[in-house]
Amino acid sequence: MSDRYEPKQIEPRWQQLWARERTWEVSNEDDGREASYVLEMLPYPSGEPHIGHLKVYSVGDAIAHFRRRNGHKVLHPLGYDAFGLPAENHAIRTGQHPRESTESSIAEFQRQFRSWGISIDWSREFGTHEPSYYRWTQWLFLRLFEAGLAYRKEAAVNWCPKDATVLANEQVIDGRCERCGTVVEKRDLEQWFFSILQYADRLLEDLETIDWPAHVKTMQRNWIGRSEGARVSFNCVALDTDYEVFTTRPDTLWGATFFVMAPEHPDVTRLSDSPEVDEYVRRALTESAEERGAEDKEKTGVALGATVTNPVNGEAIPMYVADYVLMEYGTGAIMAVPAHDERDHEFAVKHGLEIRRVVDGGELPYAGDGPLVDSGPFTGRPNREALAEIIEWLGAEGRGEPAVNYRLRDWLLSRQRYWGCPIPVVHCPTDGIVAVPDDQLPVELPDVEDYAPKGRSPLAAAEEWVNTTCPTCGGPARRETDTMDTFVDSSWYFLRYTDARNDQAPWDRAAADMWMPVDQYIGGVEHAILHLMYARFFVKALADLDLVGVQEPFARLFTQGMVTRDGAKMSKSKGNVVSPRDLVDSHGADTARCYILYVGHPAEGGDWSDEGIEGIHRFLSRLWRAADGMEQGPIEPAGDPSALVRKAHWAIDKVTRDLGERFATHTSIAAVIEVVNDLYRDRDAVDPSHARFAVATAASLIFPFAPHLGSEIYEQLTGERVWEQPWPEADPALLASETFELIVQVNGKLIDRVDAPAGVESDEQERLARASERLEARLDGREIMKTVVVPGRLVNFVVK
RNA sequence: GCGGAUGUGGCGGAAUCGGUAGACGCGCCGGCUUUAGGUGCCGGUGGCCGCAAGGCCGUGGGGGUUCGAGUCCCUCCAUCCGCACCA
Repeated sequence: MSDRYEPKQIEPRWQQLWARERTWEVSNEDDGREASYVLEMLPYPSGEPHIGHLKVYSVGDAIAHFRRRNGHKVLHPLGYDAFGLPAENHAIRTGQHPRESTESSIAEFQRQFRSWGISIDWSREFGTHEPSYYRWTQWLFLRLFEAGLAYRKEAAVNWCPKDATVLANEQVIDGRCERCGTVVEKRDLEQWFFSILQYADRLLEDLETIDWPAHVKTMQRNWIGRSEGARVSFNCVALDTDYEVFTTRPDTLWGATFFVMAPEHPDVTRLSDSPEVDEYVRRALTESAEERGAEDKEKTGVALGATVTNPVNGEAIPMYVADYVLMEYGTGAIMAVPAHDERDHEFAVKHGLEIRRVVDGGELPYAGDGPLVDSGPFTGRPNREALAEIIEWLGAEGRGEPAVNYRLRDWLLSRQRYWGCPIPVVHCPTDGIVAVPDDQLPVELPDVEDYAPKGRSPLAAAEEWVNTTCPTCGGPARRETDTMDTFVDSSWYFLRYTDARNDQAPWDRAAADMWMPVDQYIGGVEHAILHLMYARFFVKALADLDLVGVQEPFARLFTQGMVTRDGAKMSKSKGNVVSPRDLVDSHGADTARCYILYVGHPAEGGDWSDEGIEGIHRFLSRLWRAADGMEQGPIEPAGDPSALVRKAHWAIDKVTRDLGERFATHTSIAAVIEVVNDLYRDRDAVDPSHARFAVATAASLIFPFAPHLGSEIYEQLTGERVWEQPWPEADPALLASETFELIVQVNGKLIDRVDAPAGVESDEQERLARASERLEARLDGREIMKTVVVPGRLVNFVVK
C-alpha cells in the first residue's frame, strides 16, 4: 500500500469485486426483508453522461445504500430511454443508423456508470429500443386500445415544421417546439391519442396520496386546470341553433352584453359571409400560437351581424368573432361579461359595447365577489350563494347544467418519425383499424434508407414492411407508419424492472406487487409535468385493467437541483461544462460524488467550484491517511469513552437523521469531516482503540457517499465488508454530555456562558446564571423584573 | 398578470421545534516542516471602535408579535422557476 490516497488503485478493485460477485443483484423471492424500490429517472443516452447524471446517481445511490444497511431489500435498477429525436437527427446528418449511435452512447454510459461505482442491479438493465422491451410497449398499447383508451381522431394539432412531426400539448413551450425551438403550427391531422382527460379527476385527487414536493403537485394541478361552472345555451335565431358556452361565473349572466366565437369555430363562416369576417378569420388562422398569445396583444375582433338570446333575460346580444377566444378550450364560444372579466372589458371598451355591472364591489372590471345587482330574481343575493341556484334554475328551464372543464388535453402520442416504437395496428380497407395480434408482436422497426421526415413517417417508404395482410380478413392491408411518443416508453419502464427478463408477459404480477410502487423516485424537476403525469396516467389505466395493484407509480419523489458553474447553467456554448469523465480521471469517483453532495442540499442547485472539490479530496485523503498503518482487529473502543468516541457517536446520530429523514447529504458529510478533524487534532493524546473506532465509524458513515474508500478502509480495519454491516447505531448515553454551556442573557442578549451540569434543576440553573460576574457588571444595579429559564439551555434576565 | 420558491461573511452553505447566528468547506492571513516551490500539519478569519479588557452593529429593506426572531405575522424590494387570453 502506498502512503498516498490513490483512488485509481482503490476504485477499480471494488468495482470489479461488485461486478464479479453481483453484489447489488436482488431476487424477486421474498426473504422476509422489507422490499424497497429506489429509482433514478431513466437517462436518455446521448453522447456521454453529464454532471446532472452524476448528481442524480450520487443521491440515489446514497439512499439505496442507506436503506440496504437499514435492513431493506433494495431494488436499484438502471436502463436507457433509447428512442428519440437526437439519435434520429444524427442519423439524418450522417446516415449512421440511430441504433448504432444509440448503442455506442449506451456503451459509454455503461462504462462511466460502472466507473462511478453505483450499486445497480445490472441483471435488470435494458434499453427501450430493444425489441424485447418495445414488444411489451406495443402489447400495453393494445390493451389500452381495447379498453378504448387509445383512439384515433382528426384534430387541430401542434406541428413542428423543423422536426416535421406533431407534438403533444406538453411539448409546446411558449408556442415553440420543446426540442428545437421552432414556432409550431396548427394542422388538422388524424392522430392517435390516449384518453388521459378521462383520468383528470383521479390524477388530481390522488396527488393527496403521494409524498411529492409541493411545487411539483402545484404544477400538476395547474396543468390539469380543473374549473367548475356551467354550460349555458344561447339560442341564435338567425340559424335556429343553440350555442353552448362554458362559464365559471353563471352568476354574472345578467351582465352578458355580447357573445364571442373563436375564429376556428366552424359556424363563423355560416353566420357571416362578409369579406371583413372572412379576412379576419383567415389572418387569425395563419398566425402562430406564439403571435396570437403575445402578452400585450390588442383585443381584435369583428361583428358577425347576428345575435343570440341571453337565456336569463331574453335579451338579444350581438355576436363577434375574436381571436382571444380559443377553439380548444370549452366550446370555442363564450358569453362576454365586460363588467366582470378583464378580457371582455378590454374588448368592450375597444368596440364601444355596453358594460353592465351585476356584482357590487370595486372598480370595473371587477372579478371579486359581492351582492348581485340588476340580476332579476337574484338581485341582492351574495353572488357565490346565488351561483348554484342559478345553475339549478337554468337546468329547470333546459338552458344549462353544471359542468367541469379542464385545461388538460388528451395525450397525442403518434409521431411521424422513424426512431420510435411502431404503433402495432394495420389499416384494412375492409375492417378499418385492426390490432396486430399479440402473438405477432413485436412489430419490428424496419431498416430504411432515408430517415428524413417529409411530412409523413419515414417508415412509409419501407414498402415491403408497410404492405401486409389484415389479421381479421386476410386481405391486403397497410401497417400504421407512425411511431409512438418516447414518453410512452418511459411511462412503464419502472414496471419492467421488476421482472425485466420475462418473455411471456411485460411483468409477473407477483413481482410487480412485491416492488411497486417505487418508494423513492429521484430526478430533475423538468419532468414535473410531462413524464410524471404520463406515468401516473399509465399506472391508473393499468390498474383499471387489473394489470397492476397500485394507483400511483412513485410514492415519494425527490427533485434534485441543477448544478451550475459561475452561477450559470453548464452548457457547451458557454464553455463551462465539467465532464464527469475528467473528474473521475483526476480525482476519482468518490471525490466527485462527495463533492457534488457536499456543495449544498441536493434539492437545491449547487455552484461548481474547482477549488471546492480539492477540499473534499483533501478530506478523503486525510481519512485515508488516518487509517494508514492501522492493523486489522477489533474496533470497540477500550475503557471510558473519550471526547473522540462521543464525537463519533454524535456523527452516527447526525448522519442517520440527516440522510434518512431529509436527504441532507451536505451536512452528513460535514459531520464525518468533523470526526476526522477531531481525530487529527487529538491524535497524539488519544487512545489507539478510540482512534480505530473513529476511523472505522467515519469509513462506515462515508460509505453511502464514497463507497470505494469506505469499503477499503473498513476492510483494512476489520476484514469485513462494510455494505454487509448494519448501519451503525448511536449510543444515546454517549450523545448526552455531562455538562453543557449555559447561556446567560439580559433582555435576550448574550452576556456570558458558564459550565453547568447536564440535567440541572431549574432553580439551580438560575442560581448558576446569577453567579456570573459578567452578569453583575452588566446589570449595574438594575432590578430584575422577570427571569426566563429554558432548562438545559439558557437563563434570560429581563430588566428595567 | 396568476402561482411557487429563494434572499445569511469575500464565496458555497449551516443553524432540523421561537432559545449561543455563521457548523463544514473554499478563499485569505500567520506559524511549523522544507534548500525552495508544492504537499502536509497547527492556529486565526462577519463588520466597526479599542493597545487591551471590552463595547457596538449584524441574517434583502421597513414595521409588528415575544422575555427572546435568520426562524412567526404584515408590508415592500430583488432574483429564480412554473403557467399565462383557459372564459
